Amino acid sequence: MTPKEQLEIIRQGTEEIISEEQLLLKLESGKPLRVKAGFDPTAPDLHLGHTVLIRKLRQLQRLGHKVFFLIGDFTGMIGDPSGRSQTRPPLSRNQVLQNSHTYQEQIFKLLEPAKTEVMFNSDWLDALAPQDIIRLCGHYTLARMLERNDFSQRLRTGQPIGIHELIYPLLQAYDSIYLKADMEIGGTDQKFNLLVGRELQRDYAQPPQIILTLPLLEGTDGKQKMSKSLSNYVGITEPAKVMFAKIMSIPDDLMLKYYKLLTDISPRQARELEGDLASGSKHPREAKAELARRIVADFNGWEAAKQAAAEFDRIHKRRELPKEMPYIQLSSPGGGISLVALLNQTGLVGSNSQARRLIQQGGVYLNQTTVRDINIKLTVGREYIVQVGRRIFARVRLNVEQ
RNA sequence: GGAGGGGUUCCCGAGUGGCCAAAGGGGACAGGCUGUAAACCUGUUGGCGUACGUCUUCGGGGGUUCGAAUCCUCCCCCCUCCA
Repeated sequence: MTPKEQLEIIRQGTEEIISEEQLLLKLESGKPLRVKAGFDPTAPDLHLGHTVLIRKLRQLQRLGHKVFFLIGDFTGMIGDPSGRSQTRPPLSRNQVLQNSHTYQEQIFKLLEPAKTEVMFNSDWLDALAPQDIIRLCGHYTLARMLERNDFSQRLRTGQPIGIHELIYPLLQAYDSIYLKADMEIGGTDQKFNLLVGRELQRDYAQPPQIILTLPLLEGTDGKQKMSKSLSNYVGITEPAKVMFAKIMSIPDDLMLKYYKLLTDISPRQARELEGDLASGSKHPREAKAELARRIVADFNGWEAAKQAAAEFDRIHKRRELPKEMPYIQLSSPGGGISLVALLNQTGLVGSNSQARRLIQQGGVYLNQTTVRDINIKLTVGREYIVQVGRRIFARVRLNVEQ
């Protein structure tokens, strides 16, 4: 593959590359690039938002480059100052190792272990003496540091900025120097830090790293950045069925972005799809189902993806019962039990009141028929199919209480 | 060290003695419409009781009062300004 062709592939889905000319030169040298990406030592629960970056790493890996998966266990003590995050308590060595294991389990669903080097920046940052750190700080100025958006903003609005926070970008830059990185990848919010790396490398007589930024991925709500705390995320360890359903629930407008960032379709295919959707020759639902299948298959294989798709159609399109549903046994006095009590006791619903409300709203189905009567009683010795809303199902067996 | 502002139900936020289980918004859930998409419309959103009702809830403790989220008091926590 020619360097130009490689560049074409690398460019897909990126927000910005600084600079493409330099990247091309590096590619033309024929040497594998040393590609670095840093990750927080906490939060080892990865979701699709993280995989945008990981997929880009995989792509580079497949092009023959060397990937450094850097766990920022030292810098994690500071916490990246972007946003309001505060200084975090340092994690124990054990915790860090444990988190890294969880990371590896997850990233190696995508990356090739043999071509990936997992590193911890405490390995070299711990060894820095105070004078080393001061020397490092001497390579940068306060004025330049305050150019960073969130710093200047916090300064202007009278919000505190810890001195240690100013050191964060410098340490991240030092990582690049230590690893002799040819390229560093991050989200758009990382741009400033990545650029500092470039400048410090120059000061340390190294060729500056190429910066590649990737757009942030919106979550299933289509509005905010995907994150666990906003519960709009799709976790990569979630069951295929859940993953599929979540992807189906994204707004249509987001589909193309997901295609570009989370699948391997070529720019040409993406353009075609866009055209087909616009002209109406491709039904959006079909396109989205295809997207969901592809993504699910990435983590669970094609067979699981196909099943998840079939299950989804069964429940949502044809409104049939799922193939498998939890089987619950419940004991009650011989006289039977009210549906309200059953819903509560089986845990299908949080409280009696909630059960009552749901029934009143027509959200509870018994043996596939909507229940309207709040007082309905169920007789002992039978089995019922209970459905709450569109997605909670259970087969409940009612036994006589001894 | 000094001055001031604040902690309310999942979140934001109104409420300054009874009409408050507590406005409004967000989110969530259910129903409608659909392609379970989004958007939109309707409803719900503390527990127990079918309901009139009742119990617990407004940072924590104590108190005033027939009655407190609202008043007093002590304590804890957060924020801003000055030094």
